Amino acid sequence: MSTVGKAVSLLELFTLHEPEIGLSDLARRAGLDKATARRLLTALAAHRLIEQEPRSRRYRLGAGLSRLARIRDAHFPFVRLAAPVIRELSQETGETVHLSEFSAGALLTVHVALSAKANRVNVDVGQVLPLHGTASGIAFLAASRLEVASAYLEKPLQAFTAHTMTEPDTLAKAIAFAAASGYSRSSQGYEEGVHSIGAAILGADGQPIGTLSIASPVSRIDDHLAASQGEAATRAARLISARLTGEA
Amino acid sequence: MSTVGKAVSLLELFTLHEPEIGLSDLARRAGLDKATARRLLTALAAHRLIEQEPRSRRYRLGAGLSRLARIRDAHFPFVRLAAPVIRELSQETGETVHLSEFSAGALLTVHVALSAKANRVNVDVGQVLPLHGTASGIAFLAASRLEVASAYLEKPLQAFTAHTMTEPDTLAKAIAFAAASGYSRSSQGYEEGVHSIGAAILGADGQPIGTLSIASPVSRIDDHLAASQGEAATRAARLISARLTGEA
DNA sequence: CCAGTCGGTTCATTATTTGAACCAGTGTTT
DNA sequence: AAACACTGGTTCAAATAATGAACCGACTGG
Repeated sequence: MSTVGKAVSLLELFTLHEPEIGLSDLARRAGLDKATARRLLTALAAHRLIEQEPRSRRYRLGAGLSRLARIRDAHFPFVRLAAPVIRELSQETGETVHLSEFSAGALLTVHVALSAKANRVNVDVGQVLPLHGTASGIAFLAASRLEVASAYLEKPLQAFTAHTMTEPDTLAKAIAFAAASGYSRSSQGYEEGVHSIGAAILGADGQPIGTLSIASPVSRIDDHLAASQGEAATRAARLISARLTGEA
Repeated sequence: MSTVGKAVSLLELFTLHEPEIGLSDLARRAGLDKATARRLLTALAAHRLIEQEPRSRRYRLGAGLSRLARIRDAHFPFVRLAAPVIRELSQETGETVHLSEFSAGALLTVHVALSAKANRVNVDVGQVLPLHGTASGIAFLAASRLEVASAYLEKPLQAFTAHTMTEPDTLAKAIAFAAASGYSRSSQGYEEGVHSIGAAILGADGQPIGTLSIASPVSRIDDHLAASQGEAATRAARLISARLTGEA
């Protein structure tokens, strides 16, 4: 891996649950030598992408990231515009709703509104979702240009659970359903016990840039509820698309 | 410079005003070879810190930055908690107010609320402010431990304008004033024609973590107004500090 | 007081980065 | 339509920067 890749993989070790990590730990988890990790960390710190807590000497993500994210967000206000809609959809359905952005061939979860219920699906910001196997991914493929979707179907499809659609034909049918109805459905395709309804969010050029998804415990879902969630998801996704393109 | 440093400096070329840049341009401005720049960009893109617009092939900041910034923000909600206070302070005073975070020996501007007036001071998010020469910096030094402040006074002080305080004694007096009154004052110390009032924001351990600053055209300021701005700045900074430590 | 951590440093070895020269494509200008 | 000046992207020998085992000193808990 490139040196830059290693440095970024250090950044990616920090999570919501573990926002500060010590040097030895970082090196171990990244599979790097301590000396290497430290050199990378100081390089990142020089640009404020990493900070070191002076007392504990542990490392954490730096203010430079906030700065860069703000520049990006000003130009591409995906999360900012979508967040209130996501929150409302979560309240309306009582389920966890998450927002994903297409990036480098997969969907990156960038925002989550958790259900208030005790039995809920938990999704972490930062999770990378495959295009097959999740309702979000299927909705994305259904909204993509045909050549993109069929190119994706060519490649072998990894199974995540016993329910993952790995047959191109099965997946093509799910995509066709999503294209026709506006929303996609996936039951336990990525994680056992999780049912989700997805809908694509379109950019100004009509191409999909991300998705939203309502994730529920399978036990709570029947066909009728799925259809009503699908309608709500479609409405929310359209609203976000419209706001992105300045139409609302 | 380290490879990582070069890669990050590519990220730093993107600004609010220029959120998308082509390869040749990036290479030129970063002082890198085109081949090198491209290799770094693809490494960054693999981790979603950079995205490439498929149509124009231009590069822009990637979704991974939003993700990392959100992790940082959840742990260290400086901007999130301070932003509403900053906005209100700007409305109350009618002037531009900016929020800076201490990082790597300087203050990094992370949030700005611009004045509504035509004749106003413009500050960009991302600007790096020295600790001497700006009201923010002086307020920060005044709130720091004595050894930190005096260590800073040892080093030579760069002049930015004819008004920059470069004499350790002069600066020490300004720091003493700030320590006594709760706010600092700097007239044209960093940029001609700009007057500013600064106040430090303290973390849970009582150490300063950042500052806020009211920036006005000098023409608009007299001693009486400066004092009233100072009081408002102090109040706002205290409120943010309290919210950060969970006291409000 | 020993063993096992930690963060941090050194420097000979090694592997990665570098950049001039090269495509191919596009839009301008002559 | 030809010459031109850009663009993004690629190649590979040469040069440079990254690497990691071994080492500190400091701290912690048994």
